[in-house]
Amino acid sequence: MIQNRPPNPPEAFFSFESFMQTLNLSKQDIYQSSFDEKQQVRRIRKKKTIIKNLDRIFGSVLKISNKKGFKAMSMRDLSLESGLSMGALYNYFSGKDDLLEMLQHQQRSITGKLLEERIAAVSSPRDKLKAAIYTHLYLSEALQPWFYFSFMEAKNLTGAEKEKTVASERASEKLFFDILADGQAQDAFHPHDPRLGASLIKAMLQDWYLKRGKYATRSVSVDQYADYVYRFVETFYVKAEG
Amino acid sequence: MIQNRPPNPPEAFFSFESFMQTLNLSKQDIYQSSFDEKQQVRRIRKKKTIIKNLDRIFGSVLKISNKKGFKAMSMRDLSLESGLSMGALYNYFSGKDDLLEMLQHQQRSITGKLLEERIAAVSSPRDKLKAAIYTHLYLSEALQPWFYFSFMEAKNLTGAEKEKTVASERASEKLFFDILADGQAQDAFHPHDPRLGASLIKAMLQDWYLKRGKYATRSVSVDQYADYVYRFVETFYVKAEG
DNA sequence: ATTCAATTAGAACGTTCGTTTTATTTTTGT
DNA sequence: ACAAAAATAAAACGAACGTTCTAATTGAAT
Repeated sequence: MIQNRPPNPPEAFFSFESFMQTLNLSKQDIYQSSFDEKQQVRRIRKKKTIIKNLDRIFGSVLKISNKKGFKAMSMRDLSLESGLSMGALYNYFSGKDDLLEMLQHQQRSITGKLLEERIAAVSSPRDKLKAAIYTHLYLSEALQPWFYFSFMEAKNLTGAEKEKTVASERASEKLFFDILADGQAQDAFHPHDPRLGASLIKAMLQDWYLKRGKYATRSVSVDQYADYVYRFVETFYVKAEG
Repeated sequence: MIQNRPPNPPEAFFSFESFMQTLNLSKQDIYQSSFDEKQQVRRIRKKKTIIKNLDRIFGSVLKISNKKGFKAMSMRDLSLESGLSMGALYNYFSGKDDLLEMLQHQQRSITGKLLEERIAAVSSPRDKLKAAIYTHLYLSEALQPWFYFSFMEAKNLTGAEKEKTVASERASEKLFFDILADGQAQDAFHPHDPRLGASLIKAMLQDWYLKRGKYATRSVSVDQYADYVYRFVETFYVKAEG
């Protein structure tokens, strides 16, 4: 009987289906919180109405912007796609710039929270590496339009919001850096430069949401992709057990 | 004396500096050819003037667009940055859409030509893989603003031009696919799926020009990056010699 | 049935945009 | 120095944009 081993990561870590079952809840919470923070506008009082319409608005913005760009999307486009009148739309944001910031903020909140939670749940460098890769891919699969939008429209941000995006990007790269560096410190990983390693891993994860259509055409599932990426990374970094 | 071995790749293949020395010539040729094709407009007769001003225009477009996006760049912005009046500008392209297409066409021509040339110059799968990785990185380093622009503004294209971009993207991925597949057929590479392999390699190469600023901040040279990527890929695919 | 919450269609505003045009001036090659 | 080539500054055009506003209408909860 195997007894004094650290517990294996739970099943949900390495299957997109079970990952999704543990996720669903938190989406609405964040919608609402992001709106509560802006009590300046707040012409809408019912929570249910807020969530329903924010969902319609965000969905429409992502659909239009990810086709032809946020700058090329007019408010008239958005009104048509969302089915809301111009007057109604401006009850939920103060302007086009505000809309952009809300979407970026949304994506940062959800991603940052979930990623750190799930990596903290495992202990060995190897498990952390695997959990980080899988979780990142699952997140970007579940929220692909958000991820794509955030990347492509980041250049339209200004000032404080731009800095937040850069900081968030750095933080998620540091997460991989720390895993690689810890693994080397524990003699579990080969001594390749962890700085460049973290960059390359992120580059491969990024491709999943930037080229989502390509992988869909080829019928590559997120689990297949995750498995391939992890084995690729493992071969280079993780020392053979024994 | 080693005699019956295939020749090693020339020095210029694996040093950015020597790569640049063999490159310089062809840039002006393509500028001019891209303008000759549009004999509809052709209010400018002197080749020297054409090349000089196209260079100014393209440089200015890339500078502005890569900061705030092509859609956000106004023709008045372009006039100011390039130092050319509105009237002068419209002697070199028929409109803003045309300008976008010229830049995309430019990048495709240079890249496609050079990449195929240099890979055909070596023979073994291992050498081809290395040559493809290095050449792609060197090209995207030399033409970073072009590469970045092409990727970020591809969604603004329509119809035939959009298809050309997709086709070019597919062709350059197939190039890596063929190298991996050939390597496996010759029993020189491990039997990992070459389709996904080609995608991941391209993802890592793409990061170099999409995040150019990050690597500059960290003082990572293109040669360091190329070396790291190649060793990463080599570990996973290339069988040990012997 | 009444009240408050929320949405509607559409006009209207000031701005900015891409593009064209003008008459004049500068640059270039010989 | 002369003639052709090219660039100039500035105005003007209609179209599209983000945003605001109005008066009338719908929806939902008590």
